Amino acid sequence: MSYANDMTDRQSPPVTGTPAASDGPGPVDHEAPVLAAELRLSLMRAVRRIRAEKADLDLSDGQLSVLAVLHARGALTNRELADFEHVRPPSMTRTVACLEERGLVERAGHPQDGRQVLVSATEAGRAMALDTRRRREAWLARQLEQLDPAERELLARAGTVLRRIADA
Amino acid sequence: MSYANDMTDRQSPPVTGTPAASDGPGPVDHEAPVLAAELRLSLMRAVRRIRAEKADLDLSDGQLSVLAVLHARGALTNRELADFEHVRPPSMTRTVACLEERGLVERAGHPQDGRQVLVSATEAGRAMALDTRRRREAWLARQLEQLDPAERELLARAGTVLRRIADA
DNA sequence: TATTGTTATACTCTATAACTATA
DNA sequence: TATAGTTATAGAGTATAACAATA
Repeated sequence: MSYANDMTDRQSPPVTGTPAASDGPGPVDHEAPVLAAELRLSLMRAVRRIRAEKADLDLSDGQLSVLAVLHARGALTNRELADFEHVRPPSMTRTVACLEERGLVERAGHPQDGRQVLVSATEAGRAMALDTRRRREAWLARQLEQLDPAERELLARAGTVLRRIADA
Repeated sequence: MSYANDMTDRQSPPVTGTPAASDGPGPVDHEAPVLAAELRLSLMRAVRRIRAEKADLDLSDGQLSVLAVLHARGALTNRELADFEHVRPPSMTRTVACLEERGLVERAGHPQDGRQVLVSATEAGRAMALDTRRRREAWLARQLEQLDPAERELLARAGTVLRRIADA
């Protein structure tokens, strides 16, 4: 698995660069390049930790991801799923076949286009997708509960900024 | 590849829950469970986007991760590398052998313990690890430059909180 | 005897190429 | 003819089991 290059490095704490508006409770650098280096590592580590929380059902990452996509967006064709997961159609065919065997997804012909196949999550599939998501949210919520309210507010606002960046 | 279950879901914007200290520029919820749900998705999406930036050298995620670890922490034994990457020793043997063939790492006997093998990155290996890291930092820095200073400061502080959470 | 590393072997996931069916 | 899906086959990556060398 190797959960993708974490690029673990720079175990040293944040370094104060240009002393801009340094009024907060710690030395933080707001210059883009230095902040980028620190932030990238913080984000990757946090996500790595969140990802470690998963249901102990033996579903591969790809299978779990497909279930989550179907759970969120409803029925999709094999091609749409493949594009969404950045995987080739034959690979998705196999993944979907595996999920179907386990009763986690269903295949149905497309009403208009006879070539296409609509894949949708079954109730069991949706439950499984929800289970892992809830475990991760629960872990994160436990961590957030240990912060003070100002820190939670800080993270809430940071989240909206991060989403804007990621969706750019 | 499938870059691990993104658990893409809930495309709706943040929902205001308990109206705590809602003085900021947007509706944000500071209650732990709701914040956890929103933040998890924001973090995963941001990291997914950052990960998309990588050197186009054909190195697998696992190989790249090993190079990054060696670059950050110096020489490590096969066992240490395997534990660090959450992979079994035979798998790491194979990964290291592949990197060695390409001149990116070197193997040397352990000075004290004749059983162990010390793996270290070569200059080429370090350069390759740096390259991907710099691409990701550069992409993130470009995004950060488009924010206003207050938002950068926000992210800088959020980063320190996230690191504290992840390392807990 | 326990531990480190390796080799042998098998399984999973993904890819490309070729084939079928439909538009 | 172009496209959606599948099948056949091969290539990475990882796992377990068995073996060699050292502590």
